[in-house]
Amino acid sequence: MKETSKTLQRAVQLMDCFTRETPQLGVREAARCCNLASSTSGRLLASLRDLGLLVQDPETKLYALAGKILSWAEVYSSSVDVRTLAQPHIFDLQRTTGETISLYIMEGNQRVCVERLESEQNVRVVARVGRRLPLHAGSAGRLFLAYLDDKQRQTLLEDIQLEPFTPYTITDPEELHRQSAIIRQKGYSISHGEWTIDASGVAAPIFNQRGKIIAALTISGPSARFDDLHVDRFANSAVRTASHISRLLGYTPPPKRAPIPLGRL
Amino acid sequence: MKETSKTLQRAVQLMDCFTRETPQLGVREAARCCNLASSTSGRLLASLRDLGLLVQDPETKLYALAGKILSWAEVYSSSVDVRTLAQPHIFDLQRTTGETISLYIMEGNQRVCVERLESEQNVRVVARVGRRLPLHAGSAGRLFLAYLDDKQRQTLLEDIQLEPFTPYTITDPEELHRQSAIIRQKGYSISHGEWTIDASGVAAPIFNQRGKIIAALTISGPSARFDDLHVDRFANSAVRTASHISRLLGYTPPPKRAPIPLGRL
DNA sequence: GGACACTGTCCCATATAACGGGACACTATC
DNA sequence: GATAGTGTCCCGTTATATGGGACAGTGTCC
Repeated sequence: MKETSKTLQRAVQLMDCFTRETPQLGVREAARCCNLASSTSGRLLASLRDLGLLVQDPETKLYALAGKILSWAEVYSSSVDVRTLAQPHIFDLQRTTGETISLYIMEGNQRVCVERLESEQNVRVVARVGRRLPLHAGSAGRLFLAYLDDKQRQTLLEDIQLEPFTPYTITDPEELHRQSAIIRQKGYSISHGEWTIDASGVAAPIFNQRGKIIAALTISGPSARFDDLHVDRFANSAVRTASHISRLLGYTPPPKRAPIPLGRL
Repeated sequence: MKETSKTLQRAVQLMDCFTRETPQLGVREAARCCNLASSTSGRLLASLRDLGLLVQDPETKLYALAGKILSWAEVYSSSVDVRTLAQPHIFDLQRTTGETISLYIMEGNQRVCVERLESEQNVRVVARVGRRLPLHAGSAGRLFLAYLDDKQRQTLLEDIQLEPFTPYTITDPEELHRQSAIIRQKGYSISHGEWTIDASGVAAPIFNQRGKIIAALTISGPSARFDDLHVDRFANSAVRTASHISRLLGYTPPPKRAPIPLGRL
């Protein structure tokens, strides 16, 4: 990071302080949250309010996110049409599997959750929309990695830091390359506790018209519920749904090899 | 507007350049869009990229909105739970009426569309989520105005500029006060071309547990389809749906006067 | 009731950070 | 090969953001 605009950086930092847990913040509270002088925080918050990104309660003086956010979100969503296209199928998947379903897309050297429907069970995996996650850990991450061509994967693995999030995170580039080949062959990926300990997931690729992977559909939940039998079932469901969405996007599966090689099935 | 941070102002202006029509922009293209020097635009766009708000295609160098937007949108949405609560009913309304359904909430001295489902007919009203609209024009705007208490409405009408958007826009404060009383009595509001010429709409209030108006549910379409008969039908549907949502929010209608006085019906 | 710990806002001298013109290398089109 | 695009970089100038502190207002606790 050479030189990021300090004002913008602080403004975004302030915007990030507004969470589901603390949707309303005062000037000094936000200042503490970002290690800012209260005058700076006050001035920036007022600016963000004037620009329509925040609203200030005239009584309590507290700030909160404003509706304008939605206009950006709308534009973004319309550019990612997988999202709206996948929505009904995500719903179905959640109902039949009972686990958390998420949709990831690649963004730079990371992946972002763009849609999710959480399991209704008490013990479940929570996924936060908009959060950026690594590519080398988790089923969706490794899936994206697998479908990059060898050269891109090589340079990417050199660029990013292969941080070990859990004892199960694969941090050896060679191993990641090997696993990628296996994933491509099977048509889906599995993770057991790579990113979050005690959480497992399977991910299946969604391709666009040009055959490029544009999204990953994942089923995830506590590892206790992801024994071999269930993983097979979930993988089957994920792959079938994902390839269905791919076809909706205009993707035509290659005629030679079966489009859905399920490995052990 | 005393002093809004220039950097922030320009950054937001740049973010606003990304629309559904032009979801990808280059440095100079964005610069022209905002009357900026290309070096300024380039620097700001790079900053916004580093902060995760934009993504840059490594090939074409073009910028686009990033998934991080969704994380803010999620926080915002979770604070406006009317939205998710109303969603299924909006769907039903759109199906039965065939017109565009929108949900507005008040934000400062304006109203913001937080949800909408457009009519599927060729001639239809389009509503943009996240856009801020005035309170003195349009059915939803005048509805909010009506349910403010007299004092608040008075100060608000003094603060805002009563711009005449069309020949049908009401710009006389006295008349707006009078109309407010009528709207409260009827329980819904009507607009014929006040905000957009040739567009009509009816709006019904959604109340929270404390009986405060928190949202406006509107049915809108081309005036040609909004004759007296249809307006009555639409108003009936809107009021019924809105009061249903109000009840879901914990609102208990006052026992004295009928909760849904439909006037002419 | 008075002291205290908060709050948001305002002011202003200082220094930093944003600015924009222009140079540069690159690409596609004609 | 010429032209009109593009994104990036540099750098001197200036405008802009900064943060400490003062201030008034509010609610709480002793």
